[in-house]
Amino acid sequence: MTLSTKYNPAETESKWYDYWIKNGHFSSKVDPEKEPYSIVIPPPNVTGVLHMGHMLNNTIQDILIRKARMEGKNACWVPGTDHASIATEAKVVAMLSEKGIQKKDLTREEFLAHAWDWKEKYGGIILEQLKKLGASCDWDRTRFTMDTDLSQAVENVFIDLHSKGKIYRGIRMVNWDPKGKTALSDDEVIFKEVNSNLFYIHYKIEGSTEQLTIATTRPETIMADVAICVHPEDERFKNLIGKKALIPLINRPIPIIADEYVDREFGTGCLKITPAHDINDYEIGIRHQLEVIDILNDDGTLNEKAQILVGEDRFLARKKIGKLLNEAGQLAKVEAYTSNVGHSERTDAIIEPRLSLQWFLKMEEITQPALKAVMQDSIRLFPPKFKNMYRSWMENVRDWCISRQLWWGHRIPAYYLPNGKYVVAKSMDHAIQLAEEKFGEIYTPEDIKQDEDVLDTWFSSWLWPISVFDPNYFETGKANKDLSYYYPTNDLVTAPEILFFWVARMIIAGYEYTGKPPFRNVYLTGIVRDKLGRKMSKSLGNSPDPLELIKNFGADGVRVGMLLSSPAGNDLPFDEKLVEQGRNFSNKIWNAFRLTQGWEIQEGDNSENHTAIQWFENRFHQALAEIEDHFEKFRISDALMSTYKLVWDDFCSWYLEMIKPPYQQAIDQATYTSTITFFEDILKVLHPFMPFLSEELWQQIRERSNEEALIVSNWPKVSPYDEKLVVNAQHVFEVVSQVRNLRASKGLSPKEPLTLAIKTDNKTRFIGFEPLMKRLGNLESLEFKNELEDAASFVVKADECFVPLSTQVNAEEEKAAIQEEIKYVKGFLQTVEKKLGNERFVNNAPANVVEKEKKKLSDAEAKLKALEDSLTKLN
RNA sequence: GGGAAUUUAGCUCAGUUGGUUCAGAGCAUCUGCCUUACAAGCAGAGGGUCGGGGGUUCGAAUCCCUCAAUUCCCA
Repeated sequence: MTLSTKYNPAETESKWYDYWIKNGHFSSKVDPEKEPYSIVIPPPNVTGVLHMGHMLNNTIQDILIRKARMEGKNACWVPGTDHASIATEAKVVAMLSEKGIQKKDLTREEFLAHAWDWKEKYGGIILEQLKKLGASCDWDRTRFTMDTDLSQAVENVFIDLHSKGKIYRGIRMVNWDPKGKTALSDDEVIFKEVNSNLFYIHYKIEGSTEQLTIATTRPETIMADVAICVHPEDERFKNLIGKKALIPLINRPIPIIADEYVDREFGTGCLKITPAHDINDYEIGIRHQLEVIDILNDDGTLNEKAQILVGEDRFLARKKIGKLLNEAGQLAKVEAYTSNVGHSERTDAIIEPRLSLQWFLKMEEITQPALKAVMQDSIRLFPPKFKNMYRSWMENVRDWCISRQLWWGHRIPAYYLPNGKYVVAKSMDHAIQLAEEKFGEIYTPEDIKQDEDVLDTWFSSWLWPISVFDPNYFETGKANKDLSYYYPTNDLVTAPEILFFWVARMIIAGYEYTGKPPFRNVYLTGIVRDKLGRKMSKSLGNSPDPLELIKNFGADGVRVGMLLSSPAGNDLPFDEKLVEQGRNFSNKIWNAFRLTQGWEIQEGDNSENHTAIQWFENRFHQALAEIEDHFEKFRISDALMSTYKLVWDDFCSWYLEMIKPPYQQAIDQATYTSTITFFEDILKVLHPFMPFLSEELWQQIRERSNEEALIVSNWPKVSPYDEKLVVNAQHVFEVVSQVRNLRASKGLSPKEPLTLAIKTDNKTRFIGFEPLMKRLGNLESLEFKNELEDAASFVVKADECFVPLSTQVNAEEEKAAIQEEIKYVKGFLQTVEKKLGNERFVNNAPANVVEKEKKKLSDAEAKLKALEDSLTKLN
């Protein structure tokens, strides 16, 4: 068999993915004999295509699920997609309008038919792309938030919470998007600095020649004014309180009131009160029992209550009213002003605060268990720094506006009756029945109108960890087999941006409906950014195409690259260099494998290799313990780095070089067997990170049955390791490195054999390593001596090493180098001596710390002596 | 305006309750090598007074105060 010098991922990847699918390795069924391990995917939007954030997020999930699978757990990763109400509806509207179809010309049913077509066509793209990444989801379990049974779950929850009195309908100030014609939650509003104007407007005082001046950025709303407000202690205006001012242009009288809310320093100290169009004014209005005059239509144009400029858009009206005021002599001045203005996250329209009838969920009580769960670590956040943020949000939570003025989504199951009342019911029939029970009236479906609005998307995804397993649970109240087995799920991997939108709400729903958390651990990934630190986004066009990356660097390479620089919760500044490094790592492993496959095997057991074999076995377990520890703490990139170094440095650079037979010589059977065993262990540890390459090599080592596939093999168990052996090897490697260094600094060829003599008082640490050292350092002889030699020298710990050179040693240079090192050691000794000479240190510091300092002292003294000996020898 | 996080080598980050040889890793850089597994590689080297200042302590990257910069959340 000949293998290419480069690993070619393209063919292996589809081959093994198909193989895993075909043999059902991703699928999970309830098995009480096995410990379950489950993850639910954060369902990507049906509108989206795979981006770098998904790559990172799903790579991590796949790593966790593959490791759990190998650990013998019943690993279940449930995939699915989210209907993304606002985003999808916007997409479909745009798509239709390109075809010349306007949403307003369609019936609800017609529009939804288009939306479903669109979803069928594009909704599964991301999931297909995830397969290229190697995601080992149980695809048979794929769910969509608008599947019939999942939709029923949402309805049931709405009905249930309504009956518990937690859902109510009320007039509230909402963030209105006049372009999308929908209410937005606070979290969907983005504040941006905007250049605007501050208009100073004179209001006449009724029955007087006096006037007052207010300052406002929104002169077009003066027709909705219901009062002028001043600070109660503001001497300038005390005399005006109780009088009436006349709104310019329309001359409607409004009272002048006093409220401490007014900032005397800002503007003129007089504030116009417009409760329908400003949240603060609205609250003042409630305090002073003022009426509410709403002069805006839902598309942002002025209505007839404005009396003037009716039908004009709010921004056009602003310009025009400035002119009108000026002509009327009531515009004092206009100043440039920058203010923070809310914009719709989706349509970028400027948000209009608006009074509106909306559905709300009361949050105060329902959030309590969810707050406690995270504070008491029943649910752990990684990294824990997010606990603070979580707490402050949960403690200051406001009622959740759950209705959206859209069609794509779960329609609110509220039915309005001709008598002005409503019932909440599962269906029209049920609504008619309820209406009869409640009001004694008989209605037909023509009399009754279902609420036109749909529910906030998060109102369905908050049920996700429950509904993917048992959507009927909200109907029956009894968990089916899947739910009782897989729930609570183990880990959730998601972005911190949706900690509140989604994670917190899942926790709320989890406790409300099951009394249990939806998951045990939440791993928060960073945001993938470009080199300039900008968030990767389609509009900026700064995101590489993930599929293109996979094509160029291999899925394994991309997975490794993504992870190399992504500690939990920290942003990941993406650089193609990282993916390149991942690809190089794949290639390194591939070539290590080529080496072992090129060997001819001969019966026997070369005892010279025993120490190398023993060392690697121990080193492997030391590294494995480290790796497990990292996984335990969700330090996935550290776990990868430990694996990387184990493979590249320890296995390839040291172990393979130690046991590698000289060119065209055979390897002994015993060494070969051990080496292949090590290779298999390494492939196991690599598998979660690099599933394709590892399975490929695993299967090349020998034929395996389906049950023997790497994906379902046993994760290695940590066993105790001989620390002394590992430390001795480190010492030996240091000596070898110094010999190589000497060669490099003296310009000697690696091919030229050298001799090495070591003066040591701990010869035992070298036992077994001599032949290996000869090979690694290209030494023709290695001796242990007590006397000094006339040779180039170096000191490792307290061991003095001599390498006689054919060329003349430059005594002056050598001396200078040694003196430099002596200076360094002396300096170090001083600090240690000072420490030990300090009575307070010796008395106060723990005994083991003092011991360590003493050890440092003796080690440094020994080294100093060795160095001084070398120096004397040179003199 | 309120709150939080971050600031360690050129870059990206570790550094667990202050104490294991006067700070670690990967990448990048520099030097020498196409040495029959790998130039997507091998061998070696250099690089930081831990954002500034002050304090607590026998001892501070680590704790406290203060200033600065960056980022995020909330208003």
